Amino acid sequence: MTTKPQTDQLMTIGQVAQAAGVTTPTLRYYEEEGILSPTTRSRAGYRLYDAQAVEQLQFIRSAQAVGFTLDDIRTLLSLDIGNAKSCQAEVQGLLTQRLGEVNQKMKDLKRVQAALGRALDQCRRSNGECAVIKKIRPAGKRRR
Amino acid sequence: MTTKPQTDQLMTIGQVAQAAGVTTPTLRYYEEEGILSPTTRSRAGYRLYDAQAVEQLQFIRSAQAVGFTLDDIRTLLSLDIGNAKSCQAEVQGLLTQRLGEVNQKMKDLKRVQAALGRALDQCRRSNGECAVIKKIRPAGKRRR
DNA sequence: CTTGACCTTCAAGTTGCCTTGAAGGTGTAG
DNA sequence: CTACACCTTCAAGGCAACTTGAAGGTCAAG
Repeated sequence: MTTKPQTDQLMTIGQVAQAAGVTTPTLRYYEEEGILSPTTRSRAGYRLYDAQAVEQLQFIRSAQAVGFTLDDIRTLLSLDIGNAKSCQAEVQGLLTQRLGEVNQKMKDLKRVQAALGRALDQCRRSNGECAVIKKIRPAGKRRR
Repeated sequence: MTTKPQTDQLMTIGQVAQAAGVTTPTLRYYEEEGILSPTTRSRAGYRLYDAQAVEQLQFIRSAQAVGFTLDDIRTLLSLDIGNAKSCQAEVQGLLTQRLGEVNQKMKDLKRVQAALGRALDQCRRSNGECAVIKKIRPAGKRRR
């Protein structure tokens, strides 16, 4: 119960924010929303986070970047972090459903990627003056 | 239900909305925002869209689903419209940059996918008892 | 013991992306 | 003709995810 060796060094909110590339108000907001709470508080009331917090933040930002809401993410974290044994059919079902959503997003992303790729390709092909850049739009059909 | 299935090539706002799975106010909002405008108007002022509008809407929704803002999307869509100097380095650069973002999102998405996959795997492995039953609420609100 | 960069809480403001409501015009069926 | 489901504009409302501001406490350095 005394001070542990270096295993978990705690960081202040500013250090975590810096390390994860977010702002301190955002971290406080996440705590308020039950997304990510500090491991503990200093005697003076400063929030103290362990190193894991940075990784979790990276996960959160990744999930946000691909369109999940904080509400979604709160759920995901409760599944992923609790992991070991929070498993019932209900949880499995939810995980499976979320994976389905991820797969749909994968398709959406590939669609956008393909459209951009086509546009860039055409852009390069017509070096010099460009008469027409085709519409950036789903799978190769039609023109305008 | 006076909806006519296919009035020539042109569709009313309600028909397009139905076909693309969005609401009519959303379509009006997109027009206001310069994202997607009707091809023309009827004598009475009704918005009339061609069939392509549905495809464009699908692209827009895909891009939104993976975290692009309407502002991003407006830019993506505007890369086409016969800007003679469109194909110059400026546009190529932008396309390349956007493709980079897409690639980053791909990584983000895979990260989320991996986390969910691990959780599900663990879930299946430990089938049976559940020490801690987490409260899970049904899928939150989508849309972003 | 003061300075300055941290941290605290609470409240209000902002931005993006729609949604909802009011008031009214349009077009076809009965 | 009347219904009625469409369409129109304009204005306000709403929610998510922050951001900004005020007022003040903490702490290592000089």
